[in-house]
Amino acid sequence: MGRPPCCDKIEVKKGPWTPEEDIMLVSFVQQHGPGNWRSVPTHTGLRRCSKSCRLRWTNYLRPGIKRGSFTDQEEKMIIQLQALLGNKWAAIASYLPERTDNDIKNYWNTHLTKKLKKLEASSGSDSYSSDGQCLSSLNSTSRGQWERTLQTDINIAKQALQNALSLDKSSPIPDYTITDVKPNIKQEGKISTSTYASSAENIAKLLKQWTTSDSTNNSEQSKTSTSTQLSCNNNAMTEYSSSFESLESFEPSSQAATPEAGKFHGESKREVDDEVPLSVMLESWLFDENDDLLI
DNA sequence: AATACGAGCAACCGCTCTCTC
DNA sequence: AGAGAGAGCGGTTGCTCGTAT
Repeated sequence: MGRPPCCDKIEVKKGPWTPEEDIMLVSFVQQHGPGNWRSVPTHTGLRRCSKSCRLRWTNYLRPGIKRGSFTDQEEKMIIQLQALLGNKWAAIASYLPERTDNDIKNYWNTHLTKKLKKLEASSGSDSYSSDGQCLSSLNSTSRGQWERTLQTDINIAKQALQNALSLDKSSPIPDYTITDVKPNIKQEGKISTSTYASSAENIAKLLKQWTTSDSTNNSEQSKTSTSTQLSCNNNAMTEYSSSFESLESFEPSSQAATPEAGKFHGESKREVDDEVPLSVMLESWLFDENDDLLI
Protein backbone atom coordinates (compact mmCIF):
# COMPACT_ATOMS: atom_id res chain seq x y z
CA MET A 1 0.00 0.00 0.00
CA GLY A 2 0.97 3.65 -0.11
CA ARG A 3 3.02 5.48 -2.64
CA PRO A 4 6.31 4.46 -4.13
CA PRO A 5 9.41 6.10 -2.58
CA CYS A 6 10.11 9.61 -3.84
CA CYS A 7 13.74 8.91 -4.54
CA ASP A 8 16.41 6.31 -4.15
CA LYS A 9 17.70 7.11 -0.70
CA ILE A 10 20.99 5.33 -1.36
CA GLU A 11 21.91 7.59 -4.27
CA VAL A 12 20.81 10.78 -2.58
CA LYS A 13 23.45 13.50 -2.49
CA LYS A 14 23.85 15.65 0.59
CA GLY A 15 25.66 18.83 1.43
CA PRO A 16 25.83 22.23 -0.18
CA TRP A 17 24.09 22.75 -3.46
CA THR A 18 26.15 23.47 -6.53
CA PRO A 19 25.17 26.21 -8.99
CA GLU A 20 24.48 23.56 -11.58
CA GLU A 21 22.02 21.86 -9.28
CA ASP A 22 20.40 25.21 -8.59
CA ILE A 23 19.94 25.78 -12.29
CA MET A 24 18.43 22.35 -12.72
CA LEU A 25 16.01 22.99 -9.90
CA VAL A 26 15.10 26.46 -11.15
CA SER A 27 14.60 25.01 -14.57
CA PHE A 28 12.25 22.41 -13.18
CA VAL A 29 10.23 24.98 -11.29
CA GLN A 30 10.14 27.08 -14.42
CA GLN A 31 8.48 24.25 -16.26
CA HIS A 32 6.30 22.75 -13.59
CA GLY A 33 5.92 25.40 -10.95
CA PRO A 34 6.77 24.99 -7.30
CA GLY A 35 5.33 21.89 -5.75
CA ASN A 36 5.19 18.25 -6.76
CA TRP A 37 8.62 17.90 -5.22
CA ARG A 38 8.65 14.14 -5.40
CA SER A 39 8.93 14.32 -9.13
CA VAL A 40 11.87 16.70 -9.08
CA PRO A 41 14.67 14.11 -8.82
CA THR A 42 13.22 11.94 -11.56
CA HIS A 43 12.47 14.84 -13.91
CA THR A 44 15.70 16.73 -13.42
CA GLY A 45 18.14 13.95 -12.76
CA LEU A 46 19.10 15.69 -9.56
CA ARG A 47 20.46 13.23 -7.05
CA ARG A 48 18.71 15.03 -4.26
CA CYS A 49 15.88 14.09 -2.01
CA SER A 50 12.63 15.82 -2.86
CA LYS A 51 12.66 17.26 0.60
CA SER A 52 16.04 18.81 -0.01
CA CYS A 53 14.79 20.29 -3.29
CA ARG A 54 11.80 21.86 -1.61
CA LEU A 55 13.98 23.31 1.11
CA ARG A 56 16.47 24.68 -1.37
CA TRP A 57 13.71 26.35 -3.34
CA THR A 58 11.81 27.83 -0.42
CA ASN A 59 14.85 29.00 1.50
CA TYR A 60 17.14 30.12 -1.25
CA LEU A 61 16.01 30.08 -4.85
CA ARG A 62 12.45 31.28 -4.53
CA PRO A 63 12.04 34.77 -6.03
CA GLY A 64 11.22 37.61 -3.72
CA ILE A 65 13.40 36.51 -0.86
CA LYS A 66 15.11 39.40 0.81
CA ARG A 67 18.51 38.63 2.20
CA GLY A 68 20.95 40.56 4.26
CA SER A 69 20.51 42.22 7.58
CA PHE A 70 17.11 42.63 9.14
CA THR A 71 15.67 46.10 9.59
CA ASP A 72 14.65 47.45 12.98
CA GLN A 73 11.05 47.14 11.89
CA GLU A 74 11.45 43.51 10.95
CA GLU A 75 13.30 42.86 14.16
CA LYS A 76 10.54 44.35 16.25
CA MET A 77 7.93 42.38 14.39
CA ILE A 78 9.84 39.17 14.97
CA ILE A 79 10.19 39.88 18.67
CA GLN A 80 6.52 40.66 19.02
CA LEU A 81 5.35 37.74 16.96
CA GLN A 82 7.69 35.38 18.76
CA ALA A 83 6.29 36.55 22.04
CA LEU A 84 2.82 36.04 20.68
CA LEU A 85 3.21 32.83 18.72
CA GLY A 86 6.26 31.22 20.24
CA ASN A 87 8.74 29.46 17.99
CA LYS A 88 6.27 29.13 15.16
CA TRP A 89 8.75 30.31 12.59
CA ALA A 90 6.61 29.52 9.59
CA ALA A 91 3.75 31.47 11.09
CA ILE A 92 6.03 34.38 11.89
CA ALA A 93 7.48 34.22 8.39
CA SER A 94 4.02 34.61 6.93
CA TYR A 95 4.02 38.13 8.33
CA LEU A 96 7.38 38.86 6.78
CA PRO A 97 6.80 37.78 3.19
CA GLU A 98 10.32 38.49 2.06
CA ARG A 99 11.92 36.40 4.78
CA THR A 100 12.01 32.65 5.09
CA ASP A 101 11.21 30.81 8.27
CA ASN A 102 14.75 29.47 8.28
CA ASP A 103 16.17 32.99 8.06
CA ILE A 104 13.97 34.22 10.85
CA LYS A 105 14.82 31.23 12.97
CA ASN A 106 18.53 31.75 12.40
CA TYR A 107 18.23 35.45 13.10
CA TRP A 108 16.37 34.77 16.29
CA ASN A 109 18.88 32.19 17.47
CA THR A 110 21.97 34.16 16.55
CA HIS A 111 20.99 37.78 17.11
CA LEU A 112 17.80 38.28 19.02
CA THR A 113 18.35 35.84 21.85
CA LYS A 114 21.65 37.55 22.55
CA LYS A 115 20.04 40.94 22.32
CA LEU A 116 17.31 39.93 24.71
CA LYS A 117 19.84 38.47 27.09
CA LYS A 118 21.73 41.73 26.99
CA LEU A 119 18.55 43.60 27.75
CA GLU A 120 17.90 41.19 30.54
CA ALA A 121 21.34 41.77 31.95
CA SER A 122 21.03 45.51 31.69
CA SER A 123 17.54 45.70 33.13
CA GLY A 124 18.11 42.97 35.66
CA SER A 125 14.41 42.34 35.91
CA ASP A 126 13.12 40.36 33.01
CA SER A 127 14.39 36.90 32.46
CA TYR A 128 14.19 34.91 29.34
CA SER A 129 14.10 31.20 28.94
CA SER A 130 16.33 29.43 26.50
CA ASP A 131 13.85 30.00 23.71
CA GLY A 132 13.62 33.67 24.52
CA GLN A 133 10.22 33.61 26.15
CA CYS A 134 9.88 36.20 28.81
CA LEU A 135 9.61 34.33 32.06
CA SER A 136 8.86 37.35 34.12
CA SER A 137 5.40 37.23 32.67
CA LEU A 138 4.82 34.32 34.95
CA ASN A 139 5.80 36.27 37.97
CA SER A 140 2.69 37.78 39.40
CA THR A 141 4.57 40.29 41.52
CA SER A 142 6.01 42.00 38.47
CA ARG A 143 2.99 41.36 36.34
CA GLY A 144 1.81 44.94 36.37
CA GLN A 145 5.16 46.18 35.25
CA TRP A 146 5.43 43.46 32.68
CA GLU A 147 2.00 44.27 31.30
CA ARG A 148 3.01 47.89 30.89
CA THR A 149 6.13 46.78 29.10
CA LEU A 150 4.10 44.46 26.95
CA GLN A 151 1.65 47.22 26.15
CA THR A 152 4.53 49.41 25.07
CA ASP A 153 5.83 46.59 22.93
CA ILE A 154 2.41 46.09 21.40
CA ASN A 155 2.28 49.74 20.53
CA ILE A 156 5.69 49.50 18.94
CA ALA A 157 4.55 46.49 16.96
CA LYS A 158 1.42 48.32 15.90
CA GLN A 159 3.45 51.27 14.81
CA ALA A 160 5.69 48.99 12.82
CA LEU A 161 2.66 47.43 11.18
CA GLN A 162 1.19 50.80 10.41
CA ASN A 163 4.44 51.82 8.82
CA ALA A 164 4.38 48.68 6.76
CA LEU A 165 0.80 49.28 5.73
CA SER A 166 1.47 52.84 4.80
CA LEU A 167 3.98 51.76 2.18
CA ASP A 168 3.11 53.09 -1.20
CA LYS A 169 0.89 50.40 -2.66
CA SER A 170 1.32 51.86 -6.10
CA SER A 171 5.00 51.15 -6.04
CA PRO A 172 5.79 48.59 -8.67
CA ILE A 173 5.91 44.99 -7.66
CA PRO A 174 9.48 43.84 -7.88
CA ASP A 175 10.52 42.26 -11.10
CA TYR A 176 11.76 38.80 -10.28
CA THR A 177 14.42 38.52 -12.81
CA ILE A 178 18.08 39.18 -12.46
CA THR A 179 17.92 41.70 -9.71
CA ASP A 180 15.84 39.44 -7.58
CA VAL A 181 17.93 36.41 -7.97
CA LYS A 182 21.13 38.14 -7.08
CA PRO A 183 20.02 39.12 -3.61
CA ASN A 184 19.30 35.48 -3.02
CA ILE A 185 22.94 34.78 -3.28
CA LYS A 186 24.73 35.11 -0.02
CA GLN A 187 25.58 38.71 0.51
CA GLU A 188 28.12 40.71 2.40
CA GLY A 189 30.94 38.94 0.69
CA LYS A 190 30.48 35.73 2.58
CA ILE A 191 30.29 33.84 -0.64
CA SER A 192 31.97 36.25 -2.89
CA THR A 193 33.63 33.43 -4.70
CA SER A 194 33.62 33.87 -8.40
CA THR A 195 32.51 30.31 -8.91
CA TYR A 196 29.13 30.88 -7.44
CA ALA A 197 28.83 34.41 -8.67
CA SER A 198 29.25 33.35 -12.24
CA SER A 199 26.84 30.53 -11.76
CA ALA A 200 24.36 32.85 -10.15
CA GLU A 201 24.51 34.84 -13.32
CA ASN A 202 23.66 31.70 -15.19
CA ILE A 203 20.66 31.21 -12.97
CA ALA A 204 19.73 34.81 -13.52
CA LYS A 205 20.01 34.36 -17.26
CA LEU A 206 17.90 31.29 -17.03
CA LEU A 207 15.31 33.18 -15.08
CA LYS A 208 15.43 36.00 -17.57
CA GLN A 209 14.74 33.56 -20.38
CA TRP A 210 12.04 32.13 -18.24
CA THR A 211 10.29 35.44 -17.75
CA THR A 212 10.74 36.34 -21.39
CA SER A 213 9.25 33.10 -22.58
CA ASP A 214 6.59 33.54 -19.99
CA SER A 215 5.41 36.81 -21.36
CA THR A 216 5.12 35.32 -24.80
CA ASN A 217 3.59 32.06 -23.71
CA ASN A 218 1.32 33.32 -21.04
CA SER A 219 -1.73 33.50 -23.19
CA GLU A 220 -1.03 30.04 -24.47
CA GLN A 221 -0.44 28.66 -21.04
CA SER A 222 -3.43 30.31 -19.50
CA LYS A 223 -5.63 28.32 -21.80
CA THR A 224 -4.40 25.02 -20.54
CA SER A 225 -2.80 25.51 -17.22
CA THR A 226 -4.39 24.88 -13.89
CA SER A 227 -3.72 27.07 -10.92
CA THR A 228 -0.82 24.90 -9.91
CA GLN A 229 0.69 25.15 -13.33
CA LEU A 230 0.96 28.88 -13.35
CA SER A 231 4.24 30.12 -14.59
CA CYS A 232 6.66 30.67 -11.83
CA ASN A 233 7.07 34.30 -12.68
CA ASN A 234 3.40 34.78 -12.24
CA ASN A 235 3.56 32.70 -9.14
CA ALA A 236 6.20 34.98 -7.79
CA MET A 237 4.14 38.02 -8.59
CA THR A 238 1.04 36.52 -7.11
CA GLU A 239 3.01 35.33 -4.17
CA TYR A 240 4.46 38.71 -3.49
CA SER A 241 1.27 40.60 -3.89
CA SER A 242 -0.80 38.16 -1.90
CA SER A 243 1.85 38.06 0.75
CA PHE A 244 1.71 41.78 0.90
CA GLU A 245 -2.01 41.59 1.08
CA SER A 246 -1.67 39.18 3.93
CA LEU A 247 0.44 41.71 5.71
CA GLU A 248 -2.03 44.37 4.84
CA SER A 249 -5.05 42.51 6.05
CA PHE A 250 -3.07 40.83 8.81
CA GLU A 251 -5.14 37.74 8.36
CA PRO A 252 -2.77 35.08 7.25
CA SER A 253 -5.16 32.20 7.61
CA SER A 254 -7.20 33.55 4.76
CA GLN A 255 -4.23 33.67 2.43
CA ALA A 256 -3.77 30.18 1.23
CA ALA A 257 -3.24 30.81 -2.44
CA THR A 258 0.51 30.78 -2.23
CA PRO A 259 3.01 28.28 -0.96
CA GLU A 260 4.08 30.61 1.83
CA ALA A 261 0.56 31.51 2.73
CA GLY A 262 -0.17 27.85 2.45
CA LYS A 263 2.41 27.22 5.08
CA PHE A 264 0.52 29.33 7.44
CA HIS A 265 -2.68 27.97 6.13
CA GLY A 266 -1.46 24.58 7.15
CA GLU A 267 -0.87 26.02 10.56
CA SER A 268 -4.29 27.54 10.70
CA LYS A 269 -5.85 24.39 9.36
CA ARG A 270 -4.80 22.69 12.52
CA GLU A 271 -6.46 25.44 14.45
CA VAL A 272 -9.57 25.54 12.37
CA ASP A 273 -11.40 23.59 14.98
CA ASP A 274 -10.54 26.14 17.61
CA GLU A 275 -13.37 28.34 18.59
CA VAL A 276 -11.50 31.55 17.90
CA PRO A 277 -9.20 31.47 14.90
CA LEU A 278 -5.74 32.76 15.58
CA SER A 279 -6.05 35.33 12.85
CA VAL A 280 -9.09 36.81 14.49
CA MET A 281 -7.34 36.89 17.82
CA LEU A 282 -4.35 38.57 16.28
CA GLU A 283 -6.42 41.03 14.43
CA SER A 284 -8.45 42.06 17.40
CA TRP A 285 -5.46 42.10 19.66
CA LEU A 286 -3.29 44.20 17.43
CA PHE A 287 -5.83 46.47 15.85
CA ASP A 288 -9.09 46.59 17.67
CA GLU A 289 -7.82 47.12 21.14
CA ASN A 290 -6.28 50.37 22.22
CA ASP A 291 -6.74 52.00 18.88
CA ASP A 292 -6.57 55.30 20.66
CA LEU A 293 -2.94 54.61 21.43
CA LEU A 294 -2.18 54.19 17.81
CA ILE A 295 -0.92 57.09 15.69
C1' DA B 1 51.94 34.42 9.69
C1' DA B 2 49.67 30.89 12.06
C1' DT B 3 46.28 29.32 15.03
C1' DA B 4 42.10 29.39 17.86
C1' DC B 5 37.76 30.83 18.53
C1' DG B 6 33.21 32.63 17.62
C1' DA B 7 29.46 34.13 14.52
C1' DG B 8 26.47 33.35 10.81
C1' DC B 9 23.94 30.54 7.93
C1' DA B 10 22.77 26.65 4.74
C1' DA B 11 21.35 22.24 5.07
C1' DC B 12 20.10 18.06 7.45
C1' DC B 13 17.39 15.37 10.89
C1' DG B 14 13.47 13.81 13.10
C1' DC B 15 8.92 14.45 14.17
C1' DT B 16 3.88 15.29 13.16
C1' DC B 17 0.16 15.81 10.20
C1' DT B 18 -1.89 15.10 5.64
C1' DC B 19 -2.69 12.68 1.64
C1' DT B 20 -2.75 8.78 -1.53
C1' DC B 21 -3.38 4.18 -2.73
C1' DA C 1 -9.68 1.43 7.08
C1' DG C 2 -5.11 1.38 7.33
C1' DA C 3 -0.38 1.47 5.73
C1' DG C 4 3.02 4.21 4.08
C1' DA C 5 4.91 8.21 1.52
C1' DG C 6 4.72 13.29 1.03
C1' DA C 7 4.73 17.80 2.95
C1' DG C 8 5.73 20.95 6.41
C1' DC C 9 7.89 22.46 10.49
C1' DG C 10 11.19 23.25 14.38
C1' DG C 11 15.57 21.91 16.25
C1' DT C 12 20.22 21.02 15.46
C1' DT C 13 24.57 20.39 13.12
C1' DG C 14 28.52 21.44 10.61
C1' DC C 15 30.89 24.27 7.36
C1' DT C 16 32.82 28.79 6.09
C1' DC C 17 34.52 33.11 7.07
C1' DG C 18 36.05 36.91 10.01
C1' DT C 19 38.47 38.37 13.99
C1' DA C 20 41.33 38.11 18.02
C1' DT C 21 45.56 36.48 20.01
